[in-house]
This record gives sequence, C-alpha cells and structure tokens, in this order.
Amino acid sequence: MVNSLALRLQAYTKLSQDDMAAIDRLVRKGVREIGARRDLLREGETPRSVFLVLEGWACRYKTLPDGRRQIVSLFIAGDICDLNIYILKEMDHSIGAITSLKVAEISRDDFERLMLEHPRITQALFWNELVTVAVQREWTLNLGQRTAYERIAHLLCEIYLRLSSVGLTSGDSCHFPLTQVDIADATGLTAVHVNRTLQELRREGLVELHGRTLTIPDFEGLRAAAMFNDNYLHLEREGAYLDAND
Amino acid sequence: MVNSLALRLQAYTKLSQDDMAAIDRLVRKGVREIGARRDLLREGETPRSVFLVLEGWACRYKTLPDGRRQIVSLFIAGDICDLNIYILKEMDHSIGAITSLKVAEISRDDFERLMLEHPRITQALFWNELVTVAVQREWTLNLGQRTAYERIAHLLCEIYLRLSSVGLTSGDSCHFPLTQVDIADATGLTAVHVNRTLQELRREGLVELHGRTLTIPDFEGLRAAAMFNDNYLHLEREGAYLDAND
DNA sequence: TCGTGCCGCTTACCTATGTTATCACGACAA
DNA sequence: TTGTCGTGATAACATAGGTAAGCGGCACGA
Repeated sequence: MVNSLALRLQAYTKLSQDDMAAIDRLVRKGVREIGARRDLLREGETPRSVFLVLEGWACRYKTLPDGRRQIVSLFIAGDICDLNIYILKEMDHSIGAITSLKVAEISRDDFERLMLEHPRITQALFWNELVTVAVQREWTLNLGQRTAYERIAHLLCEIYLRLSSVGLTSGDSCHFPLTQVDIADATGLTAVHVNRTLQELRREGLVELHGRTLTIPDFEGLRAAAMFNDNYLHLEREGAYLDAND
Repeated sequence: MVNSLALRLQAYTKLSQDDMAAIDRLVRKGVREIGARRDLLREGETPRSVFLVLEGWACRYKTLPDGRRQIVSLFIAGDICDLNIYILKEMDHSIGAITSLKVAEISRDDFERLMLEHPRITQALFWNELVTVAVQREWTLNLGQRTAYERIAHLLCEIYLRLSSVGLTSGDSCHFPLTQVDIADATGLTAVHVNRTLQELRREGLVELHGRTLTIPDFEGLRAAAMFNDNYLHLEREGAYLDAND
C-alpha cells in the first residue's frame, strides 16, 4: 500500500523518516472498506475520527431542509476527509462515498498524539487546510459567476489535474465515476441541464465521457472555455517556505 | 485599543498572559489605515504579511479574465485576512477594503516567530482556519442552491450574527456599509435583481435598509426565509476539546 | 426470467434572473 | 455653480436554466 497521506503532506514540507513511519503505522491500523453511496458521517453527528481516502471517490455535501443538496467538495486518493473533529461538537455537513471506498480511519486520540509528537506533520496539515480553503473559494467563484458551460468545464479541468497529481490519469483519460446527477449537485445545476451542457461540450470536441471514462482530447481548449487557472490548487510542491529556512 | 485578535483566538483556546502580551505587541506594532475601496493585496502578488482587521469592513474577491467578480468572503473586526503567506508564492485572490479600514499588518517573520514560540496560538489559528473553511462551504451551498431571495436573506443573517458576536450590533440594528452592487458581487446576482429582491424583503417586513443602517425587526422570520442554520459559524466558544483535556 | 431501479437522454414548456436603459438624488471637486 | 460620479430605483424585454414527464438500456437480485 502506498502511503498516500505521507505523499500528500510531503508536498508541503519535508517529513523525517520518523514522521513517515508514524503516519504509516496509523494508516495501516485503521483501514476500512465502505460501500458506494454510503455516508461516512452525517450532518449533526459528532465526529470521532479523521478519514483518509486511500482508494475511490467521496464528497462533502450540505443539504437544505427541503432536500436541495450541494456537493461542496470532492475527495480522491490522498485527501483528508475531515479535520473538523478539532472544533465541532456537531458536523455542519455530511461526508458520502461516491464509489466504494478504501479509507484509513484515525481516531481522535491517535491523531492528536500524532500532531503533538510531530510538529512537522501539524504544520503540513495546516498547509493542507489552507489549500482546501483555496479550492473552496474557487468553487464559490465557479457557482457565483460562471455559466453552466464554463462551470462544468471548470469542474472537469480541476478533477483532471487533481487526479493527474496523484498519478490517476493515463494519457488524456481518467476513470470518472460521477453521474450526471452528481455533476449537477456539484455545480448547482439540474441533471437535465448538465446533460444538455455535456452534449455541447462533446459537440465542441472538448470532452468525451462514456462508460465511466472521461477523456479530454484538448485540455487547452477546455481550460480556455472554463477560464481555468490552476493557481488555486497550489500543486507546485516547491516548499518555498522551507527552502528558505531549512 | 481592544485586542481583537486575542479576543478571536480566545474563542478557540485558552491563551496565557504571555500569549496575549505577545499578540498585543505585534498588533500595536503594525497599525495602518487604509482608504475605502482600496486593495490591500492583489491576485498575482506575493504576500509579505498577514493583515488583521481592527475596524471597518474588507472582502476577499476573485475575478474572471472578462471582469466578472465574486466576493468570496467578508471580513469584519477581529478577522484575519490572510494566512496564505504560508503557502503562496502568488495570491490566488485579492483583498479589498470596503470601508476605510484600520488594520494591523504583521510581517511574515514576526508572525512565524509568534507561532513558533506560542503553540497555543498556532493551534487557535488552525481552528480559526477550520471555521473559515466552514463558512466558505456554506457560501458554496448558498450560491449553488438558494434562490436570490433566500441567498440575500442568508447573507444578512450571517453578517448580523457575526457582527453581534463582536459587539457591533445594537438592538436589532447594525451599521451596514455594503452597497447593492457589493451584495450582488457576494451573492452571484446582478445589482438590479438585488434591488428587486431587497424590496421584496422589505415588503415582507423582514429587513429595513436605509442610509448605511440595517435593521432586522424579525430575525426569526428572516432566518426561516433563508433556511439559516448558524451551526457552521461555530460561535459556541466552548472549547469542547480543551475542556476535556485541560 | 422477469421485475425493479438507476442512468443517460429527450422534449415541451416555464420562470427566475439577467440586460439595457433611464432617472433622481446627494456628495464632492473644479 | 456646475459637472461628475456613485447609488438606489424602475421599466421593458431577453434568455439561461429549471420543471415535469417519459423513454430505452442495462445491471442485478428474486
């Protein structure tokens, strides 16, 4: 098993052998499988552990009392599901599996000890959280200002780049388990309109999407259509801060 | 001068006299005034310091190449403008003053030292960041699922509660410097439609808004109209985590 | 082997919100 | 004193995207 948490955190800071070993131990300890479309955590519950996605796709979503639903983030391999155990008595959103999922569940106590004994890890988690907010801000822009066409194109660009950053693309394709309803929930559109818009993207030759496979034959074209700028993903992995101080 | 950063962080953890004194020193050191409608920091720039709002309103905004603009967050007294200096070579958004502003500017080095020497402060900043993401998620829900009417009602509820949590409301009123254009930029609507919708809210007796004063004669009504649930603001200030461990 | 349910797709129709333009008012600078 | 600009307000019209309903294909379980 590749240690995807360590990999992720390495993006932000240099971890020692000791740091990595500690992470590895915790991850191995808590591996769990979860069925597709099941909830890991529901709004209103008290979180007791942190989840780390090892395989599969999950999402964070919020609902309104009348049932309207918004997917507010997506999780793929290496993503940390919820640090909120540190502040929340009660979850203010739910976490759901999209595909069947392999996760590492880390208890609050274990996680706390990890952070206490490994300040470098704490720091990396902090940075990870800053990137998470940056993504959330871009989604805010996406929903507030982009048209349906741009919005979906933007979502596809983001997903493709994130998958690629953890080695889950091959050529110009990737596995893509979101249904049109999922895309609708993530973009604040209806499934009908997502369908219309996807066909438009197909007609323009920007996107192919059949089976559960997404192909982007012309990434530059898609990026232009979406007005996509990857700066908010902070994928550079350069550790600018550390290089200057270590 | 009230030390609003210390106040804010106290909400998450207990700070020692020493912690507070350190904060106080830094805040006093960097006080600056900024004119209304000026930018503190622009997308693309390299951030060199953290800003803490002492008085006035500011916002974070992002723009698309063709000029569409989205306000993605609002800052009021006590809010920390940008921790992004820790990961960003380049800002992925701008920070702008809405009113004239009094801020404390804290240099990267000073801030770094503060965190290094005061782990409690680091922890509190971490928590503060978790609340920031929670708010950003709620904005995502707001833009993706709520109607214009609900969206504006929701924004007003949030602002009112946040102002009230730092003592900036009196009775059912507060100072409210946002123009209709600002509200439009924050809710992903046009100014024309914001105008229409505000009048509807006025007609329903949920909101009064003249001069630069907002009055909410029936908060319960407004909350119901917005389907507003304040859980995401995490205002409880109970330090649940700490109470269990200290 | 036949249901049952999810998923992608389509069509006809509807409406919330955007667009463009105009006006009045007050603040402020020349 | 006049001009300019930002703000709130209105009106007539346009459209992106929502709603409701239904169809076919396919996976899966009884």
